This record gives sequence, structure tokens and C-alpha cells, in this order.
Amino acid sequence: MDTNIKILLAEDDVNLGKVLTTYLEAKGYSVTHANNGEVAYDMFCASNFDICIIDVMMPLKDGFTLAKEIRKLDKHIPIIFLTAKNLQEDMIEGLSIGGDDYITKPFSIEVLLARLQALLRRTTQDQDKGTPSMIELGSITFDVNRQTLFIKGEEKKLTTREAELLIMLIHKKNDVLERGFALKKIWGDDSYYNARSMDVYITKLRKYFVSEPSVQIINVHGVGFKFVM
Amino acid sequence: MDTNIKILLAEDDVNLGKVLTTYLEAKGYSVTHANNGEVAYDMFCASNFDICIIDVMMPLKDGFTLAKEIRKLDKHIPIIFLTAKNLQEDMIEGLSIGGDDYITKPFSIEVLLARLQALLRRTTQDQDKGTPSMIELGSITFDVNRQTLFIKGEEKKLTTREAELLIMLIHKKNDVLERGFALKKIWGDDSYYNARSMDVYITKLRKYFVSEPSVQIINVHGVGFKFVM
DNA sequence: GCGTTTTTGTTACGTAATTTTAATATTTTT
DNA sequence: AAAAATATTAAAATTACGTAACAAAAACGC
Repeated sequence: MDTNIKILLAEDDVNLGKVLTTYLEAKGYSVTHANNGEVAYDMFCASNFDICIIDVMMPLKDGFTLAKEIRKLDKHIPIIFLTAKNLQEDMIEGLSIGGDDYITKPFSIEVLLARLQALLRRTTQDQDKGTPSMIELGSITFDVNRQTLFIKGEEKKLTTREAELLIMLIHKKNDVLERGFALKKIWGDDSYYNARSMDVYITKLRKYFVSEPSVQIINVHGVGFKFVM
Repeated sequence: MDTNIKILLAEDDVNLGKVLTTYLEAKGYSVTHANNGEVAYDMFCASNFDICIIDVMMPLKDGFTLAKEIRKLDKHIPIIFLTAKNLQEDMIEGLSIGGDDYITKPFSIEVLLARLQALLRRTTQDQDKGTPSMIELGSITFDVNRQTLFIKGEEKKLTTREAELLIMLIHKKNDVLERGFALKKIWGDDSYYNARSMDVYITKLRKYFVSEPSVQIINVHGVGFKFVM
């Protein structure tokens, strides 16, 4: 799981609440379970959640009222409604007061998870980070995004093919990158000529690393190549 | 209605397609209706939509395949699936390949509208947050609305084409913008001469960023261009 | 409307990337 | 050790990209 997503679960059915909590926690989420709408509201105020799952019919404060109050405090937080009622008017009301999704009971727990993930995917847009762009290869640095090697201060731009192949080799560092696998991934099929083409690129990559003997691309006869360092 | 939201509707059932189109247009949306997956894909490439509503079972190209292809070109566009199947596995698959919602037939048209609005509310909101008028590109600022770059205090007004291309590149930041895709979107078709024209504009954009080496427009041979920063 | 400016499109050609070819070398199998 | 399979390398051929210079079209001011 990403960075410990915090879920507020408002559900008065003790059984269902426990099942959901256990399941979601097993999936790596941090779950706070409230047994009624008022407690849920207090908990919402007391802490920072990433998403709310709210049962519509609850004692003391129903789910719609709770959702409206939460929306007043936070216009952006994702809200999923759970409900035993399958009335279309209720669904429309739930969505129109600011809910993002509306799941009717009985529902499969996997479906809830799928909808939860779909919603989180959309709301937590952190796609900027995620790919460590810089990789240290001994004294040589490889900027993956820029397809560039920095060799003793010198900047060497790689071609697309060179970069693709190097990424695959590094991904299998100290382990064999199989010929056929790399060929299919990069060249689309493992024909004779593509295999020779790959050989050409192996040669080119080796030349870039002559100044760094701790890095080597060694051949494993009949199998593929191994990037060792 | 906001600013004329454009919907791509991929639905092979002619009747349902017409009903939905009429209804959504009456609600102020602009609807483009495709009768099968292949036509839908072509239409997606040919213009700019705000949301896609995709039937899962369609001739020539099924909805899941279509959605995957669309997701490859645009990571952010909201997608709602429609389907006659009520299989949980299909719903989970649909959501996990990048769908935002999954509605099973028969459905009430009001429910579709409510879910559509809930999703648009979230995505247009996020867009406002995620794509502000001013975009910082290293030391250079790009005013999207005014199509202007601010380079070391100097104001450089971009032409429409330059701005269109730059916006598409930024939208795919650190990822490949496919040649054919950009050509169809901006130039209408991906003929040889339009491709050369695109090259010319890439050259122009690169010149604007010479003073900011952390920003680069890298060619991915045979595929397209990557705006990295 | 008319000339000017700006923007966009076209063309030609140089450069670079990739694939194909071929000659040679190495490793494995028999 | 010979034969077969596989690998290395340079170089030629092919394909894709980059850019300058020019042409056409659209937008603008008068």
C-alpha cells in the first residue's frame, strides 16, 4: 500500500463493521470504525482521513446528514455511501449532496475495494513522484527520465533503444536478462535480425561503461545477458 | 451547465444510444455517439472530450479494450462503463483497468446522470487544482490562458499551435506523448507533412527552453516526444 | 479592400537512430 | 578436433527526426 491511507468507516452494524475493518486493514489501509453518525463526526473532526465510507441508515445521525456536515468542513474528501436501500431516489440524493459513490447492500467486499481504489486513484494524484529518476551505477549516474548517463561529469545522451535495454538490464541487476524476453518487450518479436540488433546495442552499452570496470554486461551463453555491479 | 462539457458515448444499442444522447443533450451536455469501439477510438483521437461513457459489449472493439487504449493516451479522463452483465469479476476488471464507475443495465437514466455529475464534479474540481492557469516549468512560467511564457522576466507570447503542443506535452509530463495522437488532436490527421510540421514546432518549443536545462523535450524514436523536468 | 504582419504549412536536405548485413570470433556439442 | 550454434563487431542500408528557408494562408491595422 502507498503511504498508509486513512479510512473513516461509519457503520452501525457491528458485524459488518468488523468484517470491513479487518479486510481493509489486511489490505494495508488504516481504518477507524465509528458505530454511529455522531461518533463518526467527532472522529472526522479529530483526525485527518483520506476517504470516508458511510452507511446511510445509522442511529443518532444518519449517513446523509453526516456526509453533509463533513462536506461543510471538507469540500474535497471522497465519500462512499453504503446502504441497504436500493431506492434510486436515495442514490441520487446521496450523490447530489456530494457523495462520490453509492453501493447497495448486500455487496461483495471485493467490489467495495475496487470502487474504493478507483476513487482513491482519482483523488490522490501523486504521479509526479514514484519513479526514482536517478540510478547510481558505480561512478556513473543514469537519469532514467532524461535517458542520460553522467560519466565523469560528461553527459551522454542515450538513444531510445539504448535506454530501454539498459533499464531492462538494471531491472534484472545481477541476474540474467533473457534474450527472448528482452527482444519481445523491446523489439516486439525475437526474430534473428532483432537478436543481432540487440547484440549491437549490448556492444554500445558496454562501451559506455569501459571507464567503470565494476559494472559489466556479461553474456550467458544461450540464455541472455547479465548486468553485474 | 458549466462550459459545455463534451461526452463521448460508445454504445452499440442504437435505441439506447439515441435515448441517452437526447437526454444528455437536453441536460446541456454535448454528446458524440459512436456505434462501436473502433469508431469511438477514432472519435476520441479526433477531438477533446471531458468524459467517456463506454458500453462493455460492443462489436469490432469491446469496451475494456477501448478503455485501455484511451487510458494509454490519456491517464486522467473519466470513464464510466455501462454493461448488461452484472458479474462482479467484470466490474472489478473494469475499475482496475482505469474505469471510474460501472453501471449495470438496466439502469435508470437519472442514476446515470447523477453518477456522471458526481464524477464530473470531482474531476473538474481536481483539474482546477491540478491544472492551474499558471504552470511553473523550472524557472519558466507558462500562463496557459494567455498562451504566454515568462522566461527570466521576458514575456514570450506563444502561437496557438505552440501552446496546444506544449499543453499536450505538459499533460503527459515525464511520459511519452505519442506522435500520431498529438497529430490527430492538433492537426487533424497524421500525414507525413503534418509530422514534419510537428517537428518544426518541437524545435520552436525547445528553443524557448534553452535557458532552462532542467526542462527537456526528448524524442522517443518511432513513438513520440517526452517532456521531462 | 489593401498591404503588412503573424502564423502556419511545405519542402528539401542534413543529421541521427535503428536495422540489416556480413565477416569474424567464440563457445558448446558431438 | 570438427561441426554447429551462438556471439561480437564494423559497416552499409534504411528509416526517422531536426532544421533552415521559403510559401501560403490567416489575422490585423488602416
